[in-house]
Amino acid sequence: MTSYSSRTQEVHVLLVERDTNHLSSTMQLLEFFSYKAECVDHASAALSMLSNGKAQFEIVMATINSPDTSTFKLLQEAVKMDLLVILMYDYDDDMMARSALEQGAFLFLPKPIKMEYVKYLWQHVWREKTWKIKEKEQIGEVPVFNRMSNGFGVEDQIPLENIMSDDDDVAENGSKSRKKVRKIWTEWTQELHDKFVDAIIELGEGRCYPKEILELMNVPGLTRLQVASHLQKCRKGNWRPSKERKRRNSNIEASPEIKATNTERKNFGSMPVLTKHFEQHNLQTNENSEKIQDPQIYSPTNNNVFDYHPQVESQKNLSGFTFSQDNVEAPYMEQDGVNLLTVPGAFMPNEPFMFDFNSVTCGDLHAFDIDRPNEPG
DNA sequence: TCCGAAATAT
DNA sequence: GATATTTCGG
Repeated sequence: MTSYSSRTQEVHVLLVERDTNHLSSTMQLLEFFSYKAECVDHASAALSMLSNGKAQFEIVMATINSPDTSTFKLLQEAVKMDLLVILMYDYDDDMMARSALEQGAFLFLPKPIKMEYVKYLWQHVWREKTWKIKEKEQIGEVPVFNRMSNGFGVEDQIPLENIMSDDDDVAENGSKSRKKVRKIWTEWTQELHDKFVDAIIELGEGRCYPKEILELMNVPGLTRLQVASHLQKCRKGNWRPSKERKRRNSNIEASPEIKATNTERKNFGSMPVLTKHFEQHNLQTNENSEKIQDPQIYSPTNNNVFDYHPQVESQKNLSGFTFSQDNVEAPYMEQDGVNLLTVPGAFMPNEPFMFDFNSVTCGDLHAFDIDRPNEPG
């Protein structure tokens, strides 16, 4: 008969359950296996417990209550804190399951919770802990799925090619053998790049350091080295989003100015030059274009002020920022020769591009969540 | 320790 | 040959 206490007594579980029956049975299970467990009856209570930091937890187990959406908020926060999150449900829901897992839940389990699950939970905590230590030992990189959330119910498979297998024999012969942690080829998608842009804009010229950018981006699994590398590329002005990559002409030499500034001094913390990138399709213009009058204004990020026309369908088409040596540094939009999106004080680019509001974010806030004046309706 | 440029790998 | 990773000097 094995005693579990030696393995579980350092594992702290936060249980969120308001069904008293399930609460008590689960608590009994947890205590039987010697976990340190605490319980609250609402996700919001759990959130404040996590945020006040008085108690440390490794595992969060929460029941999804249909009217209570804060369970998912709890999930997000807990995942950020690297906690193991188990969501429990009364009624199965495929979409919800996918969403939960997509957002980083470890398990999505039916109630009542089974002993077999509780029994071995400590192993997952242990694994995470030891891996973290390993990562710190070597300046190693992270075994995490570094994909971005595509939102509710969207299955974006992680391309197998992205997981580069390597000869990672765990030659544990005491010597400092070069045991490699599996590496992941991180693709800088437009979405990831957008976060990067938000971060550097927030930091500003002279303060763009990889470490700080990484923190602001808040992307699990992304490493400082990767950010540094991307920053390097963007400063040189030859990064393009994947759609644009295969095009010839996309590999442009850095301008003399950029080269000069790069060699003169180190330019620590310098901010890459922002410019637009073009969306080839949807650019055909027709002649019977009309001027749009009295543009509405709202401000999605920082100091930028955008003119927005909800009635203009083409505003739902995309671009984003990219970097190049062009002296263009602002988001802007044009339709039929009329500027719709402008940033005061910015250089005006000389070519039109389309813009997707779905891609505009303001921290965690989605552009479409921002109240806009005079929305038709 | 962190940054940035350059070399290297896929 | 483009892009991500690793190395290396400061």
